[in-house]
Amino acid sequence: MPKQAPAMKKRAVRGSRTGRPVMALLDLLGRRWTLRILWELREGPLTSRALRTACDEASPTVMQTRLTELREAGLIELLPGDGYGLTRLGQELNETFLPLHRFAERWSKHMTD
Amino acid sequence: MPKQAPAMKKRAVRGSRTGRPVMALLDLLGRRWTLRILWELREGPLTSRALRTACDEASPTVMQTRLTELREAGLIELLPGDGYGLTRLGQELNETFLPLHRFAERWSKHMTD
DNA sequence: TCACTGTGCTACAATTAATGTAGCAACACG
DNA sequence: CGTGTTGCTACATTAATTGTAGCACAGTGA
Repeated sequence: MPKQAPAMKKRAVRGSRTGRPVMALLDLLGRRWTLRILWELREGPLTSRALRTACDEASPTVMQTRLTELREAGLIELLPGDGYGLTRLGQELNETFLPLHRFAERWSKHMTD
Repeated sequence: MPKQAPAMKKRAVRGSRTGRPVMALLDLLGRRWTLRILWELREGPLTSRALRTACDEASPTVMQTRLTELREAGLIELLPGDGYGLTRLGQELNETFLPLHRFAERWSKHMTD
């Protein structure tokens, strides 16, 4: 089953067959730990291990996979001294999710009622 | 390895062990097709089959799983005549993602350069 | 120099999640 | 009655994720 993602070299982005960037983005963000990683980096760079700890000790295998994907997507970068940090583009994306925290509180409240 | 999600009955939300709602939300949204489903419902209700078609013919198994999860999370609901639609809460969440489309365009452009 | 520590990263078997195909019961039409 | 569509499920195959262990490299201090 061939899948393709014209804008990216390898690791075809699932759902990108339509060519619509949103789909590719939604697919990328829909992979396990991806959203969480971006979220945990919101306040500054973290080393890969600190990131793993922050993400409930996610397995290093997926962690590394996600980090590579996010790097290829230009959303994060490896800063030789400080570990992984958001790129400018990644920061922009993260700002989109900022209201998510507030929403989550409201959502949680709605759930417990 | 027992996992728990105090706010929800079954299908414990991964990453919710901290009790922080954002984590639970990020985990829920980080499951395959979840973001996409919410996205596809942005302009109105869709039947389960129409939704499947909209989501690149995702397998009905996951589709149904996600729909159940999202219903339990109070983000979507089954409207007897019109299929699945966003709840008020789901609409709120979706509005959070509205800037995502614009960002995706910028992101895509950044990738192809 | 030599251990010691932390970094980014990988191997690999075991488990879990997703896919693809088929099909069901229920309901609405003709 | 047949035909079509809905929401939903079974089940075997395939892909993704986990958990554990460990590597090579760079720095730090003794």
